[in-house]
Amino acid sequence: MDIRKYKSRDKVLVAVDCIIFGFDGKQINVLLIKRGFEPEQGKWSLMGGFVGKNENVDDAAARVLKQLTGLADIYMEQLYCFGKADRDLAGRVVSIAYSAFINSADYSEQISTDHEARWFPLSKTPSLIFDHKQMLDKAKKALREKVANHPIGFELLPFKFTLRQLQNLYEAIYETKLDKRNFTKKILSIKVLKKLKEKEKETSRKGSFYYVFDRAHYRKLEHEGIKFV
Amino acid sequence: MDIRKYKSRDKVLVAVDCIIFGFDGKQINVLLIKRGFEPEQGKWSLMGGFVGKNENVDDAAARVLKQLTGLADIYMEQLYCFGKADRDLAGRVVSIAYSAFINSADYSEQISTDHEARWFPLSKTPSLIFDHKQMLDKAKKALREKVANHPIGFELLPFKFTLRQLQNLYEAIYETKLDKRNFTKKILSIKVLKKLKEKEKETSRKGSFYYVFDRAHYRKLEHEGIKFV
DNA sequence: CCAAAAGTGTTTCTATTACACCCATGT
DNA sequence: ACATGGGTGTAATAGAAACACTTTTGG
Repeated sequence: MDIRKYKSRDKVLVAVDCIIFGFDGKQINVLLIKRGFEPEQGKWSLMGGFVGKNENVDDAAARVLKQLTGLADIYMEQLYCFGKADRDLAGRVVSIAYSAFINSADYSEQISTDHEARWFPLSKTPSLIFDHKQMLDKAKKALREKVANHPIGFELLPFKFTLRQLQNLYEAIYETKLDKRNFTKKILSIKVLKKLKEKEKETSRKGSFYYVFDRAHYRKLEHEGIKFV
Repeated sequence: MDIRKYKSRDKVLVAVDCIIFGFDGKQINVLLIKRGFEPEQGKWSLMGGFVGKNENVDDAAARVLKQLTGLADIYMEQLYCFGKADRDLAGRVVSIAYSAFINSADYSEQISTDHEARWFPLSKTPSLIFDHKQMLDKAKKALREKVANHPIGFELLPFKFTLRQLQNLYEAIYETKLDKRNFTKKILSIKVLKKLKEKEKETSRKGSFYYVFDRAHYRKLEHEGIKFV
């Protein structure tokens, strides 16, 4: 029984599409780009491109992101493979979607000046080509599920951040309000935040202390299954 | 800026590989097949095959499973896309892995007589071709994460089952012992099991009541985020 | 009557929720 | 002096964990 044969099998185009989430201190944004070629030229789309014959799919995602936005050394995670036969109007393309989390403040000038990419608040995304809306929806759902048990919240924040900023982030992700005291208590009880002596003085007279995520200490606790929310 | 062009892009083979988990009342098993063609002919492998030019990737997975095992109408879920350039010895193949959960008792004769597929206990899997071990490991991890919040445990059990069988299943998945009283209390508190009048009499003199999973009622509660373990 | 598995409650502890006031500071 | 956001504690409740004996019945 020879179900698989390599010769004479159909080859198809394989693409990657990147969903980049950013947080600006207030809301979650997603990075979109004006598509520069047909079909659907001029419409908004995720950052996408084709995988080369001898290129790892993961590497293709990083390369495409770099080419289209200038972003490099971003940790991206595979989200899902979108494989409907008719998903791309121009022919058979299987697309592997990747998502990443960055803090938009650190990167936004670099992106919008050099490239045709733009941040959109999640609540105000334009209509997207092909099945990109579906990809985005899936990524949003995965973000919610992931952020509860993994420290990716910290990817979305600047290196140092206040507890208020962290709380704003969780509130944005879950579209809910949290109690400040309970939130502080819980997040500090995990013991993966280090309080700095320095204060942030922009948003209040009193100023609020900066914290940093203690990656090293987190690694030690990781296997115990930490719940962040 | 024309990063993507459809013509002149590299096309590659796209495959699917299926990880089928089964539970026999005692342990978790995985279905493997003796590979029938080169390279690596005669070695153990997951059920795999190529995606056709006009075939949805999901459909390809179902077709391949049917062809290699006879199993049809099994709910499979996409696990991950394995995209390393050198993962297949015979050439560039991007593989999308799928996994499914069935109760091995219901299917085992059908499978092993008609086809070259065999059940292996998770603890005694032979060495596998290519990156199939990695696929299996990822599937095991996903099973653990998924089973806590989704009612897939019931896919692995026969239609009617005893609380002991259900507990055995969770114990097998998490490789741990659970307290019978606490387990019973918790699982019944979810209110998705219906107790039958009938008793299972094989494993004890006293006999233990059968239960069935109440799918309809589960659908109603689904959105509230049930925790099964 | 005995071996083997089924069935069943209570207590302790831990985690989550609800809730309100004082503090520090720049203007 | 006051407006603004920062920082903090306690009590009530719910959920998880620890723990052991009685019941049934085929042989």
